Amino acid sequence: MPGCPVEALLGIMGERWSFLILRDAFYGVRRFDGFQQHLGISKKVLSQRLRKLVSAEILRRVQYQEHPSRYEYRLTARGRDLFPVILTMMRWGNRWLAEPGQEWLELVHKSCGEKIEPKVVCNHCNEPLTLARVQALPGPSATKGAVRALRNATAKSK
Amino acid sequence: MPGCPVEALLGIMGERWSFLILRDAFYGVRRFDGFQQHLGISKKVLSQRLRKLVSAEILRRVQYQEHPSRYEYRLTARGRDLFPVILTMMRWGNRWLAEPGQEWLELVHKSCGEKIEPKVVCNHCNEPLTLARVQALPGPSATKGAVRALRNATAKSK
DNA sequence: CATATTAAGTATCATAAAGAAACCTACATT
DNA sequence: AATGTAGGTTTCTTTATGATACTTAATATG
Repeated sequence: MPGCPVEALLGIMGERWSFLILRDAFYGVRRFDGFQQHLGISKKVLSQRLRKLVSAEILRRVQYQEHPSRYEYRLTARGRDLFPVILTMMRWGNRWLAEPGQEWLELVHKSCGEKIEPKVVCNHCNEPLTLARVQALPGPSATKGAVRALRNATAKSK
Repeated sequence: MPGCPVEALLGIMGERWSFLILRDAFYGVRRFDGFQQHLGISKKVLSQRLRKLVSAEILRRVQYQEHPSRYEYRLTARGRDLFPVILTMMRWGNRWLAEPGQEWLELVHKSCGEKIEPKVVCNHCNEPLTLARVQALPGPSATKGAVRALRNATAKSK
C-alpha cells in the first residue's frame, strides 16, 4: 500500500523505461516495434512494461488487424493525463541539462503560436506554485510516516 | 548523450528511489538517517543515490557539525526547480490512484488559502496545456531519432 | 572505567531485474 | 522454397538492489 500519491504513481511508472515509453506514446508511437526500435530497449523488458502499463490503464492494447492478429498500444484518458508530468520534465531538462541555446526540443502552443515554457499554477488564483507557498497536509489516507514527515516539514518551514 | 530532455532528466532521476528521496527533501528531510528511516531504503542504495543527486547538483552536501563531522543534504536551486514535477505527480496520483475522497495528502496554497489542484499552463496565454494543442518540434540538439519521431507525431496528429 | 548510543556511512553476500541473442507463430511476398 | 514482418517468448549473462554486519568518532549512561 503506497503512502503518498508520488509513491503510488512510481509504483506504476517508476521502472527504468516507463516514462520513456510514455513519452514515445505522446510522440505518437503505438506499436511494439516502434517503441523497441526508437528506444533501443530489449524486447523482454518492453513487453513487461507494456503489460504493466496496460494493466494500470495508462495504455490500451487494441487489435488493429486480423490474420495475423496484430495489436497496438494507445493512450487512455489516464495516460493522456500524465502529459503535465512529461511537460514539467521537459521544461526542467531543457532548462538545466541542455547547453544554452541548444535545447533538444521546442514546445509550441498551437493556441497562441508561442514557444512554451510550461508553468505550474494554482487552479484558484493562477499564481505559480513555489515550494515556500505550498503547504502539504496529510489527507484521509495518509500513513503515520507521512503525517510525521509533513508535521516536521511544516514545523521547519519558516 | 541523451536525445531529449526527459531522457536527460531520467539519467539523473530515473532510478528506483530518486524521486522519493526528492519528495522527502521537499518535505524537509535533510539527513541520511531521516531518508533511510522514512523510506525504508537500504543504506547502500541510499548513499549511492545521494552521491548521484549531489553530483548532479540537485542536492548539496553541507557539514552541519564538527567533532564528529556530520553532513546533511539540502536542495539546490536546481533541485527546488523540480518541485513542479513532483506537484504534477502528486496531482495525478491523487486523482487516479486514491480512493475518491481518500487522498493521501492535500495541497493548500498559502497565498490564496485554497486547496490546490496544480495546473500546467502556457506561460504566454495561460491556457492549460493539452496534448492536442502542444506541438513538439526538434530543437538544435535533437538526435535523428527524435526528429523522425516528432515528424511522425505531427504527421499523425489530426 | 566499560558499555551503549548516535550519525553517517562501507563491505559482503544473496536475490531480483535488465540486457543480448536466439527462437516462435502466422501470415505475405519474392 | 526461402525471406520478411510483427509481436512477442526463452535462455543465459550481467547489473542493480536488498539485508545484514561492521566502522568511525564522539557523547551519554551505569
